[in-house]
Amino acid sequence: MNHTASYTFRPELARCRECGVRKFALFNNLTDEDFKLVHMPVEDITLPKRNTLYNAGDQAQSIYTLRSGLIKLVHYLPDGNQRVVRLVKPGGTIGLESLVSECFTHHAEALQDSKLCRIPIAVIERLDNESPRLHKQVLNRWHQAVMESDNWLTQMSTGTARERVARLCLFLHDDVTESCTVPGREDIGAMLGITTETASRIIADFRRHDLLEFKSRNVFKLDLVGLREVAGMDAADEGNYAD
Amino acid sequence: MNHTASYTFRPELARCRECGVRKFALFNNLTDEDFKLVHMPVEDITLPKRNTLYNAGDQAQSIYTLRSGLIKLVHYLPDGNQRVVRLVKPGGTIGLESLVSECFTHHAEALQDSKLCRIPIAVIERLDNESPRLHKQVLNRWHQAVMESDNWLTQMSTGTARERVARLCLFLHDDVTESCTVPGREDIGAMLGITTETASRIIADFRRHDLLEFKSRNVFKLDLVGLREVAGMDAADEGNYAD
DNA sequence: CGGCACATTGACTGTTCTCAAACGCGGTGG
DNA sequence: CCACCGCGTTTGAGAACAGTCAATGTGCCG
Repeated sequence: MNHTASYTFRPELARCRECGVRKFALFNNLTDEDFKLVHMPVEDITLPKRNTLYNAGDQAQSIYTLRSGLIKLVHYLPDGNQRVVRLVKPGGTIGLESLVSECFTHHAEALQDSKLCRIPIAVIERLDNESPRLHKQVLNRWHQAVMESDNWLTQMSTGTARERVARLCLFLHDDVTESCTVPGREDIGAMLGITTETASRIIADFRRHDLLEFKSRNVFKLDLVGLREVAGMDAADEGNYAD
Repeated sequence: MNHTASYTFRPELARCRECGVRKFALFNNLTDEDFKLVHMPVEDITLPKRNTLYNAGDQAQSIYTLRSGLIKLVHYLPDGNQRVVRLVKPGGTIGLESLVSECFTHHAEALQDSKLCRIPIAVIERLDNESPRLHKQVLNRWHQAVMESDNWLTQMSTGTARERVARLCLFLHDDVTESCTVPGREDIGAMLGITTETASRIIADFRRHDLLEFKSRNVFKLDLVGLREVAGMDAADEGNYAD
């Protein structure tokens, strides 16, 4: 594994307390008492774009919380092609299977420069037993993983290629920067179950129709209303975009 | 909900111990001691084909173990169409979300006459706290749900319609009876993300190529080797068979 | 500047969808 | 018992869509 680029050990309580994504993350609702049970280091990981967090089959001994960036979880097909099974956004939990399995079931790789916390499973198991709050959170995270898989299926593998690309753009849209950074065409293909050429053509077409406005390489400003319409999520009855 | 067709209460220990699917099911590895903690009835449910177990949004207060039959979990799309998100086979667990959520996230419906056990969440929560075996099983079941979702995506929503139908037939194949009971074409479409006409055409075509041998309405004997080849599961030559 | 990786475009082929019509089976009523 | 109906399935023809192969374009880096 090649994510040992940089890491530091840290006093858990203070650093977790001030973590920006804490309120969305696994340690969400832990009390200071809970943190006192953490007697192993939670490690900071920096994972540059295109680097692998783990491979399918790797020994699974940690759970990861994504603090920034974007991670793809991949299944390899018998023909050697890959299929992206779901994306994890900041606040998401990666590698829950460590709790029940010897090894990881996906290949996990950064689509953007990412920062994560690696939490040894011993920490989780301890807290799982002694903190009902974490225990609940763990179940919650599993639930979230299933829901996200299901949504990924209905959003990214259903309907025409056009609809799928539109949904992916909306999925990747960052409300803060009001822009959308799309992955390489190869990755888009693996996410949507289409070819790179089709992905490319549709994006070019969206640009011609001003649904995407070029800002810089692979970064676009979205016409949210227009794209929602293409995606078949009719703007009319969704009604939470205006202000 | 319309599955109150027939049910009986029962002495948990004895009946679970002798249950045919027990070794694949949630209560898999419970000891007699564990069963003594079960102070609420586990209910037997008979759910005839096409009947609904629960709807998305229904209050979630039980978990179900499927003892026989076949259940589809469905997401409704904004356009009113449905998409089958995964199938549950005997031994599988349905409605785990009850543990963490107020209401169900899927629509669950029988594709074949089915029998289930309904386990109140209070039972699970009690055991989850007091039996490390069940606790582990619950996590295992979540893991299984995620893996099955991921497999569903890569198997049933990837590749050509032909490949998908072949994979579905193999998925539904019953090794004991050496046959395969396929659902209506509508359901096949909702599972594979294709139209009913395409599903119908491909099945007709498989029959012409002796990949499916008609036994009775919607029941076929499979040419396992041939279908595996069509499904792209054999590393061998990506089958173009002329006739 | 050339080379490389990736993205775009074009022309063509093959697949899947759409709309519409015919078929076949099981059930009902004459 | 047979005629008829309803419903899901099958089939057909044409259009829309996506995949393939190949060429070209573009930006980045040494």
